[in-house]
Amino acid sequence: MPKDTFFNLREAKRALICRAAIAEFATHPFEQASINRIVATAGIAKGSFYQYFENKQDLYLYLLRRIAEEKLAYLTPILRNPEERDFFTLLRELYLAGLRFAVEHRQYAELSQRLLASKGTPIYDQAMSEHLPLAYQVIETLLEDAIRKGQVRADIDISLFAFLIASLNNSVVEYYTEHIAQDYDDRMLVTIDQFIDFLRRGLGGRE
Amino acid sequence: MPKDTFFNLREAKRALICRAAIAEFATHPFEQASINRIVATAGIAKGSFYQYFENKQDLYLYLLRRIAEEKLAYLTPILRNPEERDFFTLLRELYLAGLRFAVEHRQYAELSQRLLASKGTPIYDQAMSEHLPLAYQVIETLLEDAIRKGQVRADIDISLFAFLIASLNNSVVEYYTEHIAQDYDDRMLVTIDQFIDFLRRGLGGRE
DNA sequence: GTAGAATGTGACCCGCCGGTCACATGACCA
DNA sequence: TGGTCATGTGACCGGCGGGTCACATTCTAC
Repeated sequence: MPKDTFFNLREAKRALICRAAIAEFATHPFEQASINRIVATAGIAKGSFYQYFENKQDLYLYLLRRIAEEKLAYLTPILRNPEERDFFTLLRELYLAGLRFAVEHRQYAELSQRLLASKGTPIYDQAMSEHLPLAYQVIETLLEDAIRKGQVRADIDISLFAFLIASLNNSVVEYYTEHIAQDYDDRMLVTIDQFIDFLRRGLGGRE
Repeated sequence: MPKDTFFNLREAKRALICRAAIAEFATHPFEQASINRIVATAGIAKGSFYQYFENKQDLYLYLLRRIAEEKLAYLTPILRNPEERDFFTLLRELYLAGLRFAVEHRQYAELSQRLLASKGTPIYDQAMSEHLPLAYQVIETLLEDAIRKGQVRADIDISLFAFLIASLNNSVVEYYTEHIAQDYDDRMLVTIDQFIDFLRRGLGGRE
């Protein structure tokens, strides 16, 4: 957790530092991200940096927590009253919101991708123990409900398909940003619908 | 390309060096892999290393090429006479062979995963320009054939689903090695069949 | 004003990196 | 025996990393 000194800073300066740090972690994996570059970009002295944060990991985990909060705030409205919508409709909205979040906060998405990509490193384990369980649990719960309602066939392996749905979520983002467009575009809906249609065929129950 | 000196070495020494290098690149991304550690593991002098290879990248791309060759040799028998089998049967065999290759050569798989994970770095672009096009082209060709034969519905976006099939291939390996087992196991078939069944429902044509 | 705490600073420390180079060793041939 | 050419070697170079620390500056309270 950052030190008090950091939270005593004026909002503008804090934002400046966060922006510099996010830019660095969006373009370099944790191990290669350089505090020297961050302080240079932010225009502060290196000594100051260590007045604000314990070390590089402290800063990184703090940023992750902020990003997760922001993304959660983006997604929670969708997760309210899930019983009102079909499972796949809800999933479609989740994918769409996830994709919109990714293109609207490209650096967040790049930073997160780099984290996912660093599986096996200490920082990955540390970060994931904090962030991952929630995501899987949400999906598994939704799946269980959907099976109960007959929207999803009952003979699937829930943990496998929770994994698969999460993977496909990442694939959507990757496919869209690499093959279609870098920012908001109507083709988002087309891309998502192809994935959802595919999932519906593969998972759907009696209809 | 490694220098002549390297190929003049006795087979045993060459293997020793390759083993050390693969172990290093399997546990560290390219940028963080250390030549100092490689030469220490292999028990050679650093100067010798630079008698064999131009630099770190030279070694890395050489290893990738060898791994790709080995994997190709593993997969080509399956790709012979593709017209004799159903698209999904063939895909199942490809996934299975890919998964077997991954568990039988765990370090190769880890090394490759680390490469895939380093999207955006110079070495990634370099390596992928050499290795990736073939893989996608094979899948797209198979998909086109399958559509022609009515085994896959015709209204799909081929490039999207080629991408998806390749992603799922990685997901199979990831799911199996992280949730089921680390080595060869009968549950391999169960895992693969769940993925293939899913793909068949999502992609299958009239039957 | 001025004491004293909070904040700001950048030179500095040590370690590791990729890569080089002057030199040692050994194989082969005359 | 001596010459020469391929191979082996590790100290060394410049650069960059994360992190520290003694000191300078600014803010707060009296």
